Amino acid sequence: MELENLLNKYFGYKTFKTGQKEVISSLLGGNHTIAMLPTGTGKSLCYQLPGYCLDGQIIIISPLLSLMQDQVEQLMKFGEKRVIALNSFLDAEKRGYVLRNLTKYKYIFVSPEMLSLPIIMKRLQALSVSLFVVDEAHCISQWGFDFRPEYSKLGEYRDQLGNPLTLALTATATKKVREDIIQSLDLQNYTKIESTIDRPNIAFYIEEVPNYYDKQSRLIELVCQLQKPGIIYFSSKKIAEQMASLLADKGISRAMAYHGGLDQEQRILIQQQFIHGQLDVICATSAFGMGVNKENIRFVIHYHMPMQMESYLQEIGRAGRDGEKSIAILLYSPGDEQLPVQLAESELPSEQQIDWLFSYFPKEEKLIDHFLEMNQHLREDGGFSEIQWRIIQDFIKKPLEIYSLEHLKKGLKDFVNDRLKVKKGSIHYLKKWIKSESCRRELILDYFDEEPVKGRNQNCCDVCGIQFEQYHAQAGIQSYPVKDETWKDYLANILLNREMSK
DNA sequence: CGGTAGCAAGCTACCTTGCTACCGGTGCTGTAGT
Repeated sequence: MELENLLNKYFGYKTFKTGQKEVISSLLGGNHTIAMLPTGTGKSLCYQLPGYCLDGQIIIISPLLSLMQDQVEQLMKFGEKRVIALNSFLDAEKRGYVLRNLTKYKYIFVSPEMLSLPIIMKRLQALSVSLFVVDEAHCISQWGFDFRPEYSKLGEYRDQLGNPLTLALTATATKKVREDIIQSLDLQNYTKIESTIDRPNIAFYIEEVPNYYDKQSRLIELVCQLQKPGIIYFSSKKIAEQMASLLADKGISRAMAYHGGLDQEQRILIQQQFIHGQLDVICATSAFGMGVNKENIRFVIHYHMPMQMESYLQEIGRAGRDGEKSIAILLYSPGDEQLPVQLAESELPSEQQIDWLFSYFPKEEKLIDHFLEMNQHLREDGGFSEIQWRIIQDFIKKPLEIYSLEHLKKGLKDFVNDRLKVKKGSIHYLKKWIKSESCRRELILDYFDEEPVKGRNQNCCDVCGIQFEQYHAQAGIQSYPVKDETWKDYLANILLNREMSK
């Protein structure tokens, strides 16, 4: 049957969106495929449709539980009942049932962590997996080295499943990210399908403000002026909260904070309210965004700079999905890069911590494997965070060719230093981009190994020139009345306090 | 790095100033025993 007919039959669409057909054809031709498609172009269809052509199960690796639930619901909506999200939301009874009846399902969603559990893997190995999908595959590169190490083991898991046909999906992939994906998944041959990452309707605007106070007042000013809805990204939960209540209390906008510290219920509620237009502004940390499909976001402001260009691009890419004019604003004040550096450093164990820990290590090789598990108190005593501890545990489990304690210690330190170097490098690159005096868009395209676009659009970036007023809310269109006087009073207060504190 | 909470001293009678220590983002998970 023609692919278009299948599309119509199962999903009710007449035509494919850009890239979808290429990806599906590539897979049906038996090729491992890495697809870089812009957000909002229906990436999920790329594995949903092949389900109707391939025998056997489709396993989809998904980074977030909420994302899995969404996708399960989406498939159900299309009338597909053979769908399951195999995760910790299932209680013991249900999980038992699901595991005993896995063959009844066609689409199985799992987290990388789930795959690492032998019981789960054993059950999955009994299936005949026809397609292994890694959704949001840039997570391999972004998280696999430290934050979520199971992401770097997907190749192993894939091997245990008999190296099935594989699809990696992402919206953002530099050459480096692509290499990490290929290496981690251990793909020998593969087809690459890419489309440009450029989003011509999003203008770039970087503004340098002299200090903290000016940044705060400038942000308030911007939120007042700009056409909403919009997202403001922060690198601190507390500041996001503070700013959200400030904006809401002063009647500037209907704003809420969103971050990983909130419980699941609240997060879902806030996200839904924003999507349905009951909120104008989300003050968020990097926790917000994956799986948020809102068409009409008009601005994304960065109050703090992100840790890497890939994250930045993903975050601003949530604006203007409807193709309408949107703006990405980054507020920079001198020294801002210190916060991400600090975050990067605190994630990894320090040299001192490593030295301290190794002084407790047994000298005998065969004792080392379970040493850390047996001595959990060392984690607390040495002040290791959960992530630091896991990085160490993970490193120690790696087989070394020649064993010696010194060897292991040096290896670990080298690993940590390498990671830190990479992370600092990314932060440095972003700073360079902020400080640069060439076209913002051109530099980003260059970073992603793309040719610069010909024929610059009218509103490109602050360097090329931009008509800022075009992004202002127009009278009458504003979804929520802005009390002009209130914020001016507030601004005056901030400035007054500042004068007094001098 | 740069902000801030918390405390103690300083100055004057209830508030200001100064120091220090600490914090800052992303998420998944079988499992123990009463």
